[in-house]
Amino acid sequence: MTSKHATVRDLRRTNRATVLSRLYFDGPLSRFELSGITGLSAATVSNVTAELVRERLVVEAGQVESDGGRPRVLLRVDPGYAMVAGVDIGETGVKAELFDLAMNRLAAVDLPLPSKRGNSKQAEPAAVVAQAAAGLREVLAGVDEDKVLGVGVGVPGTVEQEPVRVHAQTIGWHDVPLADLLCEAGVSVPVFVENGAKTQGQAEMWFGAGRGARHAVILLIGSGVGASVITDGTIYRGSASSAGEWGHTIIQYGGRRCRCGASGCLEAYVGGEAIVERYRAVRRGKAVAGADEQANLATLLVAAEKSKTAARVLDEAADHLGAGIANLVNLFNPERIVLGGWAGLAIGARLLPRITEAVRTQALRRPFEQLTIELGKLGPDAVAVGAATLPVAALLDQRGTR
Amino acid sequence: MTSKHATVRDLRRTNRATVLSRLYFDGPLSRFELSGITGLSAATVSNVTAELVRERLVVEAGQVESDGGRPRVLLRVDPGYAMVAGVDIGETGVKAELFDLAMNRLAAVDLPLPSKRGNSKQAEPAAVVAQAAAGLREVLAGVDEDKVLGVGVGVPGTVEQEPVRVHAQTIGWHDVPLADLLCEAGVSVPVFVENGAKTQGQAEMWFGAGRGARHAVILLIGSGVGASVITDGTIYRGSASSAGEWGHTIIQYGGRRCRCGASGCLEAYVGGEAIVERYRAVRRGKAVAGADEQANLATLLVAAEKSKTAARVLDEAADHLGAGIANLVNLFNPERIVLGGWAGLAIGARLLPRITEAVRTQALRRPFEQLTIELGKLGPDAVAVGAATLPVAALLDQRGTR
DNA sequence: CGCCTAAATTCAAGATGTGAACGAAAGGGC
DNA sequence: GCCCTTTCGTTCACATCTTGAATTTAGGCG
Repeated sequence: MTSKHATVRDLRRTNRATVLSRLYFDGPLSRFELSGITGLSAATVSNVTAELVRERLVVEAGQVESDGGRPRVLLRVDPGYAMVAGVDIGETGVKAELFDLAMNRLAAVDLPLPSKRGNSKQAEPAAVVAQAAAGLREVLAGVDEDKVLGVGVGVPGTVEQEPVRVHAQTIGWHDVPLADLLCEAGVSVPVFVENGAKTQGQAEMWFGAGRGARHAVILLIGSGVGASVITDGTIYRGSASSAGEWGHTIIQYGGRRCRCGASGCLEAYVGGEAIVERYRAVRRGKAVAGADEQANLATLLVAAEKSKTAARVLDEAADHLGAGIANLVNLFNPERIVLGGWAGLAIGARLLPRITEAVRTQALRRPFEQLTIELGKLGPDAVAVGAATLPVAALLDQRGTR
Repeated sequence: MTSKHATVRDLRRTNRATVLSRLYFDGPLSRFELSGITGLSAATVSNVTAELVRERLVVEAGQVESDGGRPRVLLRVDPGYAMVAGVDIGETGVKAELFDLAMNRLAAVDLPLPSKRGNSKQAEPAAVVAQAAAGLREVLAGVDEDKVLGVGVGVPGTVEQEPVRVHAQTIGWHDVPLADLLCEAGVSVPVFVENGAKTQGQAEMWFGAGRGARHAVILLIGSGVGASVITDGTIYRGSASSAGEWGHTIIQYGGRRCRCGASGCLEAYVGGEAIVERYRAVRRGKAVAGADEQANLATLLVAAEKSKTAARVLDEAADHLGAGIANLVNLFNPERIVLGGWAGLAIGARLLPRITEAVRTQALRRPFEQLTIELGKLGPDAVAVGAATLPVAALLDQRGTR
């Protein structure tokens, strides 16, 4: 309803949440600094922090002398207060990781998915759920469940919330109640599910190349292509959480067929799978036979040093990517664009200047000037890290609402 | 800074603002109904409305008997409390209108701009400012200025706020301090400036085809192409207010040259000017000589009844428009898309089914199913109406902050 | 005229943020 | 060693706000 505040108690919740968030993101801070940053009076900060300390969520962390006067006592969120798990469901495998509140990795496990290449559907929900539950059991082995805030899951498809329903047109998932399925498979901590591009985006925003930006777009270029749009600090979801499907925007009307059914989608030009495919087609089968796309793309990148054909394929991909990014620039006017995903990172490492130049020529001048384009800092684990931030996010803005 | 509430006084402001907004948008309401809608207690509603009535912003508006008990007294914002002006700066003319608070049109005037077709720049800022000021003088003649809340101006370019700077790549405006210029030209009421597509969008959201939607995109297809993206009820501006430049997104990589300098922009395929141009090219000069684009497009639409060539040009435009809309659907996942602008309304009246079908085949299935596509309800005056809503919007959320 | 119902207002209670006063913890000068 | 200064943190009286309950108001109906 009028979700905003009405009662004087909501005020307290809001203030608790902002203090807690500030402490979480801006590291150890003294009460004095908190007062300046949050705009709250010193009295209120004292009040709120006392509560948080009493609940053991926040702990003292040393002192800082302040020329002459009483030293400031630093406060920070206790990393050991709780743990969170993150699961990255990819098209070929499942990754499960365990973190403390400060996102230090405590455990990790990688499980393959049965590849039924013969079968049209790549991964049955049941098989995926089984592997995810197995992975979680492994990283949570010997851990007190009361200490686990929850588990976040990043999936390659759009996720509707309340109730959680996963749709992934490209791998044949429709209306999959993933959270419920995981519960039934024995996962007994709270489950949060979100699109993988969005979890990766949150990870880069919180800890990676997106830090400090209020408007940004984090790109996920793997086999497929996705994006996470951050508007004024929060992930944009649209009316049914499926916003940000950048990979299936059309940049070449009537162009190459895409696995989504339409023609000329960006994904058909710049997705890792598409690029490798393209190289294969251009060379008429004379190359890259292996099944591992990541290895194939690496081979292609090396080949481009000498082969003009290979270089041309990559340049073409970079130019099309530039067009796709230019569209984002014109539509969203972000201050930063971050290139992530295994294919994005691989291509970007070598071709970022060309990509940037392609954006410059195809975007409007003004918004381009207000933009920086960077590579992701968290590598391919970002999806799992971001998934694990979901329970943390819930903690940060619910603290007090419970 | 932490713009959100901190003190218990801000709470009052917020509640005043929500009550006032509710009264403004949802017409006459009783205190009892207000209590239900806003979630506030009856006591608070009584309190807040008493204040608003005392300030003459809200007045009683009749009664409604409620089976048996004390009848409810209806309250509404007093349309006569103040007036607002709206100016629509187009590429060929300036429109100025005066409204009361309920957006009843009290006066209107249309002034042409000196067309320097020979000159490369279409409209010097100075000439535009002079005409706008003249128009305002005319509609404000004999009006008590204290009663005028302010004037909103819709311009065909992006508008950076604080300080106001207008950039319009297509008509050669760079860094134009329009608000200041209007002040210097003798406009003595508060001036608000915003992109025309955005003001049109706000008008359709408040009073037209967008009512009730929280996520929507309002398209403005005139000579050029623009859009206003509404995310969760508010216009999306991006980091420097230039978000929503949909017309210059690329849908045909390497395609037709656009006046913005890039190739394959949507505007080069579906803008009113582009369509007429296209028809002229296809017929090799055999047609449409007049200078008035609107008349030319009308002619084309009639010709399409019989001429296959004309029909083909229009169908092609509709299909490309479908691709452009599909991109919006995939990126923003809106619940509604509204087609506006003189060209959009003209084409849509005849081709909406074809456009919708084109969207269906090119967008992802799920977000398409959650979408409706409609024509704008306010006609070509929407830009001016929306401009006039800017001071009203300021009133609605500042009431109490002042 | 009195009774009944429902809306609107009043009132006391509970919760919160704030500024000012107060207390605490250092360093520096003598 | 003592006192002063500086700066951070806490306490407390106060003003403001929302709320639920009690009370008042305004009509309909018998």
